[in-house]
Amino acid sequence: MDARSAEASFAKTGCQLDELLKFLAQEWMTHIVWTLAREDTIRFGALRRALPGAISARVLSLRLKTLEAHGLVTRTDIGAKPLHVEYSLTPEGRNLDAALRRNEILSARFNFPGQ
Amino acid sequence: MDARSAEASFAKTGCQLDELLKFLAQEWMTHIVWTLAREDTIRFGALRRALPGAISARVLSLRLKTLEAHGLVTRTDIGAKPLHVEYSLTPEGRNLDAALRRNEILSARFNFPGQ
DNA sequence: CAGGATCCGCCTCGATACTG
DNA sequence: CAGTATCGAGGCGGATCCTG
Repeated sequence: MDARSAEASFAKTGCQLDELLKFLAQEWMTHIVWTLAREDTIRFGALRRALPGAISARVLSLRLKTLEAHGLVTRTDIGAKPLHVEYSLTPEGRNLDAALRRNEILSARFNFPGQ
Repeated sequence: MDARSAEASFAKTGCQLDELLKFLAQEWMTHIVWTLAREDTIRFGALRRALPGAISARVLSLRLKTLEAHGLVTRTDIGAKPLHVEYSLTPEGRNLDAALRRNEILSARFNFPGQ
């Protein structure tokens, strides 16, 4: 691989990392992943209550939808009356969770000060 | 370390990671770090022109200030008439750059789809 | 119960104009 | 040159109301 293609490759992966960062930095995103990782499967309402603080149903729904679109979460419709939907992490989602846990070291490495 | 303190510790570092993510996901932030990493030292205007696309002076100034506040960037005032200020990464800043490069693997690991 | 629709305030960013 | 001040637009998240 010559210098030019290496440069191009770096720029590309750099942008991907940037997208990934913006994706993960969305409000509640990491917490949703972490909470899903603690259960095999969980219902919408239970997930909502399990999250620390108060997330609106609207945002939780949005996040789950994008997580699903990215192949990180599986949505299973169990049945209506009453509605019953289960969410769980895909293997990819579990990889993400594992990576997030590994990267906790990252913040320690920099001694990233919280403000 | 027992289970309870491990749990507490995880919650804490979890939040730190969250803060770090939101910090890095700010518009232009990673690009500024990457660009600074390519130079030993660089002036405000040159840095601005070196960034891909168009960043406003206002935002660049804001980012550099928070980077400095976090100990990742050093600002050196060379002198007035004409104004001359140099920016460079601190050792911590270089660690961050290195970690970002390493973590590019992260996006590959998940095959994170852009959109 | 699991959301969708709507409204609305907040924050952020870009553009513009100005300064030492 | 290296910013700061101000203004306006857009996006995002919360709250509320509504439904199958």
